[in-house]
Amino acid sequence: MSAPTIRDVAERAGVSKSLVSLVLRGSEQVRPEKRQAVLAAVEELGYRPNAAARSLSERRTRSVGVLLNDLRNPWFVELLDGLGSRLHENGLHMMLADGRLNRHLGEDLTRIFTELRVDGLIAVGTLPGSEELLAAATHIPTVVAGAVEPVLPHVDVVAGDDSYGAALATEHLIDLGHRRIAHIAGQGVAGELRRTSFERVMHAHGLTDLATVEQGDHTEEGGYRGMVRLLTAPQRPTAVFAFNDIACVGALSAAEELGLQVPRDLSLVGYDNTYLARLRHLWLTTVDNGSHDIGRRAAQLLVHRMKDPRRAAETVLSEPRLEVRGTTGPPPVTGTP
Amino acid sequence: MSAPTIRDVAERAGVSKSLVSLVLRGSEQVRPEKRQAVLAAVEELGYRPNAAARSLSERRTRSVGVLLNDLRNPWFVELLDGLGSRLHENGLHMMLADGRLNRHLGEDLTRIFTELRVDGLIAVGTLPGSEELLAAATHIPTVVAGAVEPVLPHVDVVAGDDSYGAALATEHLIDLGHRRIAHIAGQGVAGELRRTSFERVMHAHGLTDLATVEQGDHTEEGGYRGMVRLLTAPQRPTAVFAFNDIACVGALSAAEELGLQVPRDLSLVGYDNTYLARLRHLWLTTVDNGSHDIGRRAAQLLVHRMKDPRRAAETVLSEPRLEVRGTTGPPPVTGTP
DNA sequence: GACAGTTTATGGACCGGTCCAAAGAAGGGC
DNA sequence: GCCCTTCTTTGGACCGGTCCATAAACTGTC
Repeated sequence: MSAPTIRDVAERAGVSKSLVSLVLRGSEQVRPEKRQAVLAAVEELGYRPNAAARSLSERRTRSVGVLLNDLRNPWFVELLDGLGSRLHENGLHMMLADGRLNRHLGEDLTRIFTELRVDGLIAVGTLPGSEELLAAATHIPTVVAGAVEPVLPHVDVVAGDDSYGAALATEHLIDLGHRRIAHIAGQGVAGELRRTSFERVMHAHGLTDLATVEQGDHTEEGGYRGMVRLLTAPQRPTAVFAFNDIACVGALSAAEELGLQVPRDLSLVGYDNTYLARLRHLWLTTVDNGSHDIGRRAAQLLVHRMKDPRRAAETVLSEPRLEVRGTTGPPPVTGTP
Repeated sequence: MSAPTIRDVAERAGVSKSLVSLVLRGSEQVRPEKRQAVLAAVEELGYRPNAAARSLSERRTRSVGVLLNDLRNPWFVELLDGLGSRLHENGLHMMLADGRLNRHLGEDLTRIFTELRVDGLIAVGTLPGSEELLAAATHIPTVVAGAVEPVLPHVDVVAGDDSYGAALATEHLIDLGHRRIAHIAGQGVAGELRRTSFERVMHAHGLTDLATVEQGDHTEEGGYRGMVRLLTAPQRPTAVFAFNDIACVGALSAAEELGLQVPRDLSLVGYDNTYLARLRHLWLTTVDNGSHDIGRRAAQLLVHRMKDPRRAAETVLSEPRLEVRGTTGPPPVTGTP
């Protein structure tokens, strides 16, 4: 009644279990007729190897744990796509664990992965409470993808080049003729990098005095509120660069609620090129940081690190690209002082 | 150098490995001082049980496989949330596999789960090519969540009540005074159910002749095109009920591009109450089918079925709720014939 | 036909846990 | 002090694979 084992297959094929094991692992050292017999027996019995037994014996699981923050963020999903395909090319499986989905359950994801004995770990985005992750990273090959935060001795990092991306966005606005430009900032290291880069570019163009920064967060609400503050201030900006697409959508709503038309009265740039930005009805100009590519590179780095765990940590920055859509245009003629 | 095993712990604590096993599984039959000794040894060595060894021996994995179509769809993620929390309460882990992320890799997810020997299977949404799933469902306790499609002898189904939800949407529009109402239909059984229900309600109000159905799909593009066709036809509807939120956003774009203002000139209703619908800038009136709840119930059914695999299959329909937001209102006065 | 060399097949130890029958220790009654 | 019962603890078989040293079966040579 219970699932057939390799011994059942062996008996059926009239060979030893070792031979079955050889065949199943694709050895060339097996006489063709025996191979056929084994494969036939496998087929007849509907045999499926037991992954637990295999990994116990092989002392590896051929799977990597992926820790992430929030599956609701489409950006992560895009990254997962690239990650998964490259891992698969290397015969590895991906086990997902969403911190946000599980955190409130008091489940410790890193611990689960430790017990599962994953062969590698990928941390996607900034993970809160990562002491456990740090501990795990000393035993398990680990790569951080999409965040620059925790830099450990043997942990590689792949991320978008936030400074460059923010510069792209800011320069796009300046090129269009905007001078009074605001930034709705995000949190964490990425938020910091983008904000700093925005300020640097503004400064380089002699626009320091016309640059404003509003603190927001990664949510629509944050973008909305930031925008309301910007637009109710005495000197309105003619363009706003938001930390990410979601915040940008919030900003867009605020602008329209206050009677401004985008991009006629106000230009907006988002970040991430999520599918939100691609919705016709939003059609945000945004910065594409190549999440798919980041995912693939992260997988590649992990594969390298699994082969040689002591290699020096590498930091790879993926080059972002500006995606111009419908929310940016020249400043209103009357708007320039 | 390699991870400590239960025998290392036993040696350190000066007891047998069996005793360690007892302590670790929380047995009451252990004298307190021995328990302390074991726990101390565990702590000192940083011992973590090996999940593979445990499941090999216990002949179960305490994990369930979750098959889904597309993580990009926020609806699924919401459902996962409910699913995960209830599974966790029952000491089960969730292993995610996204069909869309993996399908093109030629990886057979059901097969992976079979090799992993998951204790249960949850299929979320309509899965293409499910012969493998059907085969697995005969061995492994299985529940289908969020789709009514594959009804097998021992497979439970939890889904939103699409007929009821579509009726809610349609009646809402009728109550507002609309008469000429269109539906942008989706594919699959859910699409069918919503369309039929729309037609039934229209018929019940004597509006059969004023009901139009445009075939769309689950994408923004589909909604957009459907809407363009509707609005370029001789008799424009004053209200449109779209298969889901994404299609609704597409429809919204089309309407505005053609110069109609929503909801002044045209009312729109979506379906799913995804976070898209909640974006201030879209603020769609939509039908909430309680995905979180569906997830929880699916988990509950699975737990029951795992205890008693031969119980009769159950079908649970979750009751949807209308969420009125900004895209519906009374028909334009001049619009009524 | 015996021998060496090569290819192919096998038995058994091992991975790290759980489980169970049985041994050992402690407590109670007479 | 001895026997019986109950509570703790233990050794060893087992889960289902992999791996390796060794055995068996061929091949070819002289």
